Amino acid sequence: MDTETKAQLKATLDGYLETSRHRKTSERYAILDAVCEMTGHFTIEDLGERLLSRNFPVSRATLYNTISLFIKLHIVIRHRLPAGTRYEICDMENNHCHQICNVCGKITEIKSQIVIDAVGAIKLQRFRREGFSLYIYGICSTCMAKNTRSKTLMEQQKNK
Amino acid sequence: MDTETKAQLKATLDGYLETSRHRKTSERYAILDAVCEMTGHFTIEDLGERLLSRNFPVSRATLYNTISLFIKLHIVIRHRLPAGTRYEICDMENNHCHQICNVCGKITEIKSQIVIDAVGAIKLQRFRREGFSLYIYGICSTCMAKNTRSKTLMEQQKNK
DNA sequence: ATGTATGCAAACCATTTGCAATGAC
DNA sequence: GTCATTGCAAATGGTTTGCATACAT
Repeated sequence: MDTETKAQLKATLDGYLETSRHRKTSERYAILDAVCEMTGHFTIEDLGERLLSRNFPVSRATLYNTISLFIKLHIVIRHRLPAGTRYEICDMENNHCHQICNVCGKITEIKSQIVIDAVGAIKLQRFRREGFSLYIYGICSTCMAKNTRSKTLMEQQKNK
Repeated sequence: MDTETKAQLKATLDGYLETSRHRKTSERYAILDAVCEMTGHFTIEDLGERLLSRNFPVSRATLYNTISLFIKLHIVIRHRLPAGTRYEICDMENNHCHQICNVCGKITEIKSQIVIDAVGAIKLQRFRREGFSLYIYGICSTCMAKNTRSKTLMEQQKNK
């Protein structure tokens, strides 16, 4: 992530903590740093491990509290996927398109201005939008080639 | 649900159980009936209660097993929403658009041909689509009116 | 008769909570 | 000094599992 974006996120956090009179703890800033280092989707565990490797261990309770705060501040977004909960840094528009394989669970991020425009064109009655998530489900080529008797993601997870 | 759709779903289940040589248990058909009676989103608990009220109690283990089977057969779809896991009968196209309030969690189903077309227009490399889910997040008018200091959904859940 | 499906209770795992100790203000 | 925040360990809640029993074939 570029320095400017990082500075913006830090400013968002600073601003919130100041105006809401909450405390500027080292944990909150360390977690923000770690979040900025993550690329793509990550779990709470990933985040904890990253912090540990930077010699700044943080308890799970604090990780959950802080990530919830970041969600409120639109610093990160939460995805509840078939494979479990994943977090991701919010991009500017807050719009996320994903392609998900029902067999192996592989997730590919998609950029589509057509969809962004189409969703923007939907008329919503008395509703202030804050963003959207699109998940396209199907089967990726790798799994299509491998599995003649295709196992579902569900069954795979069961067997692991 | 109309009788014809119901018969189709039953035929899907019959066909699968016969060809895969699995058993046609009364539980599986009772659960299918109950699923057909549900309108909109429902939880596993909703389903269990519905069956109980019809004097056909089914264990949670069987409910989970059977709903997983139904997902595999595309009889139902699973949504993992901020408020928890919800199930829904699969419609023909398997495409689902939802508007979700970040404050109260209220979910409104949306029909949008524009979005269906737009998602259909996305070029995916080597990927066989099976359907999509779209979630538009924001704040509904009721919550906008109520909350000047708007509580997040997260905080509300915490406080209950 | 065979072995799959069910029910029960225990196990599991991610997330949340209660409470004492810490530390930002 | 005050009270929000943290860490820890226990609790929670939804989902899964192991195993003995029931039952569809």
